[in-house]
Amino acid sequence: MSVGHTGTTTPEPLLSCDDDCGIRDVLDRLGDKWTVLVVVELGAGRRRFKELQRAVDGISQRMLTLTVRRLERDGLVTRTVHATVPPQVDYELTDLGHSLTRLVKGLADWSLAHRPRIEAARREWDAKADMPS
Amino acid sequence: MSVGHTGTTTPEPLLSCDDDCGIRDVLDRLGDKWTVLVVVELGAGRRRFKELQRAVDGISQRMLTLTVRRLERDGLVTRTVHATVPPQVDYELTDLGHSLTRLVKGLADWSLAHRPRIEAARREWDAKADMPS
DNA sequence: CTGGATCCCCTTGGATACTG
DNA sequence: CAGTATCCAAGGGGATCCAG
Repeated sequence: MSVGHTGTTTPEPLLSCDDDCGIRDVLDRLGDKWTVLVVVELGAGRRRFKELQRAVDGISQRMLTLTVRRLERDGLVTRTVHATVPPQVDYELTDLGHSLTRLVKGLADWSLAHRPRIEAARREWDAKADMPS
Repeated sequence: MSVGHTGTTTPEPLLSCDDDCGIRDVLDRLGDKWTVLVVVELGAGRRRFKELQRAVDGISQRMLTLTVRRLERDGLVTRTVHATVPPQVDYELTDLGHSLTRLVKGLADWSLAHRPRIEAARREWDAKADMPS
């Protein structure tokens, strides 16, 4: 069972979940190479398989299939098959999926805001690494 | 430049960054198996190497070292070496690192809030997968 | 205690060919 | 077009030994 969530603003307002608190869970879900990118694209609306593949850029059929299947299994996207002459399949985010989108938005914002500082720190580190003495 | 955040529930004005918008960047940074867990633990305050290893549970020296090095390189944590008889090294989040913590908090919250629904969807899917006809 | 160096396995994921 | 199956290379990450 989880400990109490007092919610007070103590000087240590950490996210105190000693073990995991589900972070591993989310990351297992969208920590791979493609999931987030697919979710983002679907966040803009319904997409066909091929549209997704073109949009994500670099993803293979295989990986797109796997990614989208897993999202469907988790109830994050819906899959609609149209029995047309050239087969057509639409993918769309569920409400759950859309909530994920907002989360991902946070990631993107953070990245945009802090990437410069991170890259600066990185350059500094690398420079220091080359300096002999 | 970022588009306006109208907040309306239109199907279009989401996080429209056609390509990447830095999401891949964040994920490359904390999408691996351990980084987030280490960040969370450090979010609770300064930690020694051994303390981190005990806290994270399952991480090897090697991976802890690599993880913490990368975080240091990116300017997310500081590393302080005390030249004591038994060597002691403290790791601590920088301001940048703390901002990351808040982000991760969002991930954890989302997970806690939606995991039940996801697991339900998953069970449903798996059940359906077993059904022959 | 901290952490570098090796060895090695196993997963992820890319390329390709094939089916409906 | 959508999806599956197979093969295969690269790298993540674990176990272990060694050093400061």
